[in-house]
Order: sequence, then structure tokens, then C-alpha cells
Amino acid sequence: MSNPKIDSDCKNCQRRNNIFALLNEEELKLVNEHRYELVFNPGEIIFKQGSPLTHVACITEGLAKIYIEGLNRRNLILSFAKPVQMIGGPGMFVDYRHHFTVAAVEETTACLVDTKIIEQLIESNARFACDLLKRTNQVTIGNFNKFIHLTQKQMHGRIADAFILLEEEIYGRNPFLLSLSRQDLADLTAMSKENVIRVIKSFRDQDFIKTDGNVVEILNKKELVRISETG
Amino acid sequence: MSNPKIDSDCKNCQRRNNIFALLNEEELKLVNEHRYELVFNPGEIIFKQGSPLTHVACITEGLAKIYIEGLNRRNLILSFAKPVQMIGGPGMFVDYRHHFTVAAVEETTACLVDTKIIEQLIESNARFACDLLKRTNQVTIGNFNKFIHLTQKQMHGRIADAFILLEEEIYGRNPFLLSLSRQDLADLTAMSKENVIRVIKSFRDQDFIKTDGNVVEILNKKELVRISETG
DNA sequence: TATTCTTATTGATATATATCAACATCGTGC
DNA sequence: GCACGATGTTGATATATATCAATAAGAATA
Repeated sequence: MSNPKIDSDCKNCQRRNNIFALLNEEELKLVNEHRYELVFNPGEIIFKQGSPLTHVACITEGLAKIYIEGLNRRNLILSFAKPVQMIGGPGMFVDYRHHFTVAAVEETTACLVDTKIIEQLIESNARFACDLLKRTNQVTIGNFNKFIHLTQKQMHGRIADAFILLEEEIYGRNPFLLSLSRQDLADLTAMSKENVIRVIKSFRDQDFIKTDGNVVEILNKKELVRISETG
Repeated sequence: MSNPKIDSDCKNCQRRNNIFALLNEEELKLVNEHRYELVFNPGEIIFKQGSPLTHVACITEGLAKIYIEGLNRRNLILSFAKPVQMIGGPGMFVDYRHHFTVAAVEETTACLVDTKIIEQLIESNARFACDLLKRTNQVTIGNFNKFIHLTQKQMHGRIADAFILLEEEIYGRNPFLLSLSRQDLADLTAMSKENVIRVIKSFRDQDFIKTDGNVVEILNKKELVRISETG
């Protein structure tokens, strides 16, 4: 956690989340006056589960993982955040605590906005409120899919899902440089890291993927999709 | 699906959800004009996953299960709804479809309110919007717990959780008359119904619970809690 | 460069869980 | 009361998955 960047203005920000387009100049100014920017090194924690929810984060650079700290020191990665995603939190209006931990995977810049300002905007700007509800609902739908993936697919299907997610959503290219550890993949798929390694190996042996150090290339997307669908 | 009850007025409704207390007389009248009441027999579907989201349901009588229809005809029960719970749905503001199925477990009366009216209220009444966000967040927090339970506990812990849920949240008494089938319990805990039966048997053999037909009594709550906590 | 620490990998094994098949029980309509 | 379908139960077995232990490979540090 270090090096606050030179502040630019929300008004002209090239990295701002779409939701802020719903604000007028005055509202945007309010946001601008109650935010600050931070740079996090890989592994550093942005929000810690259980701590007070005082800010929401907007990722402007890098990659962060959002995970629940569960039983016996086991984590469950819910999702990843990259620019220009906003990370709120279900503690808002409830207990004002974080219900997940957010940690930087790569060097990550986050813009932190005071929760009180967000609440104020929800109350005064109906379009903002509706958009937030929409986003919350989208996350919920995503969670439903995750529920089914984690409880009704077996290991190969879950790892196939993970690779498809990495290519399509997280890195947006193929091949990609994997910045997640095997343990991260285990936390994402709810399996042991040893089995993650074994399934990856079997995918490599069958030429579904190719790996060279941390560079991963998907060679047979169709087959990965098939495995993902057949469990 | 049958027997619409004689309509009473929302204003004087003894079974209305707290959220409607945030409405003024005019708004409540609007709701009253765009709602209808239905009685569902056990097993009947109230909302079907994939169908258009035209109404939200307020349960005024009975018990309903909310579940995702997943892979290979397997269902995952997310939660139960009893009076006076409101069932919205994450499709609102997104794709206007139901992302889960809701079915009556016991004879259930539901009051169905037009989604458009709910949206209108969200836009015009900030307190209503905030309360809805709060509820959505509470559900999300519940889903997080469910994630951990289902992915990080094994069968005994999950069944212990289920019995605690049944006693504390669903029936609110001990002993209780179990209106769920073994398959329902399997869908709730993400396990096979055979294993549900085996774990229940082991709990019975250890005198943690007692069963007589569909009447279940929890004899050793402390032990159930312990099993739930140790996985 | 040597050293230490973390991460990745592999194989052997134990365990948890699902599946399959057979049978019992219960309620319901005839 | 009987036949039937749905639900519940049990045991045997197969399979998926975790755990444990050992080693290897990298990355960070002195």
C-alpha cells in the first residue's frame, strides 16, 4: 500500500466506472472531494473481510481477487475485479462491514470513495439507485451460476470453466500470462491445489492447453467448453 | 393454482411485508390496484425459472422453496419463503426473467404485485429503494454463507446446518412437522438423497434427533451446532 | 553464489460421496 | 381392499476428491 497518484478530476477521468455518468456536475464534484487513490502491490489487501465498510473501491489499474475467508483457513474466490470495475459490498445498509476480502493479484490502483457519499447519491438520484440495484442483481445472477458450477460439476468441468473465465473475462486474450497461483485456482474452483495441478496436467497431455512458464495458451476451446458443459 | 381469496386492502393487511410501511397512502393504493392473490397447492410452481419476471410475490400463508434448476435435472434450493416474505428476483433491471423457480411446499397463498409498480416505487421513493437494496444485500450475505457451507463442509455438517435451519428459521419450533421430502433436503444440501438418509440415520442412532413419521425433534442441539461448525 | 522460503509437482493412499440395485413403506384412486 | 406410483431405506460398489509425504523448481535474500 503506497504511492498515491497525482489526483486527476472525476469529471475528466478516463478510468471511471459508467455509473458515474449518471451524476450531474455537482454530484460528481462531491464524489471527487471524498475519494482518494492508492496503489497496492501484489498480495496486498484492499478490503479485509470483517473490517468496517467505509469506502467502495473503483479499480483503475491492475487485477484484484475478491474472496470469502471460509472455514479452516480455506478461501473461496468469488470473482476478480479489473479496470474499471466498482467493488461495493453487501454490508451497505446492513452491518457496514466487509463480507469478503479484496486483495491485489497484480499491482493494482484503486480509487476509494466514501460510502456515505454513495449512500447520499442513492437517496438523491433515482437513476443512480436503479443502476446500483441492476449491478447488484447482475452479481447475484453470477453467483447463482457459480453455485451451480461449484456444486454440480466435477473437477474437470470446474477447471475448464476457470480457463474459459481467464481467457474471456480476466485477461481478454489468448495466450495470456497467468498471474494467479495454483492455490488461487484452487480457491476459485473449490478444490485442492494438488488436484488443480493434476487436472491442468491432464488438459496439457490432451493438448487442450499449452503452458510455458506462466504463459497459458488455450489450444482447444471447443473441447474445454464441452467439458465445462458436461460437468 | 386456484381459489383467489377475497381481497382485503393493502392498507389494512395484517400479512403485509414491512417494506410497504415505507409507502404513503397513495403509493399503497397503487400497489393495491396492481396485485392479486393466489393459492397454490403443494408442489405447484409460483415462478418458473426462465419465465418473464412480471410480478414479485409476497407469501402470506404457507411455505415455498426457492431453487435453481441446475445441471442434469438437479436442483439447488437457495432458501425458503414463508409469511410475510417478499420474493423479488435478480432479473429486475437486468433481463426481466426469473433466475430461480419458486414452488409451494405446503399450501401457500401469495400476493402478486406487478413489477412495474415496484420499479415505479423504487424511482419515486428513496426510502423504498434503500430498503430494497438492504434486503438484496442481506440475501447476498446469506448466499455467501451458503457458498461456504456447500463448498467447505462435508455431509454431516451440511445436514446439521439444515436441521438447525429447519428448527430456527423455517418451522420456528421443536419438534416440528417436516414438510420437505428427502429429495428436498438433498437439493438443499447439495448431496444425494441416499446420503441424506444415511446421515439422518446416523444422527438418529446417536440420539441427536428423534423422528416419528414426519415429526422431527432435535434432542441434542449443542452437538448439531458442533458438527455444523467442525464441518 | 549459497541459502532460504515459497510455490509447484508427483505418487501413494485414505476418505468422502455418488451410483446402482433391490426392496419397503405409504398414500391414493379405483 | 388392492394395485399402483411415489417416496423412503438399505447395502454393495464405484468413483471423485482430499490428504500426506516427498521432491523439484523458482524467487527472494544475504
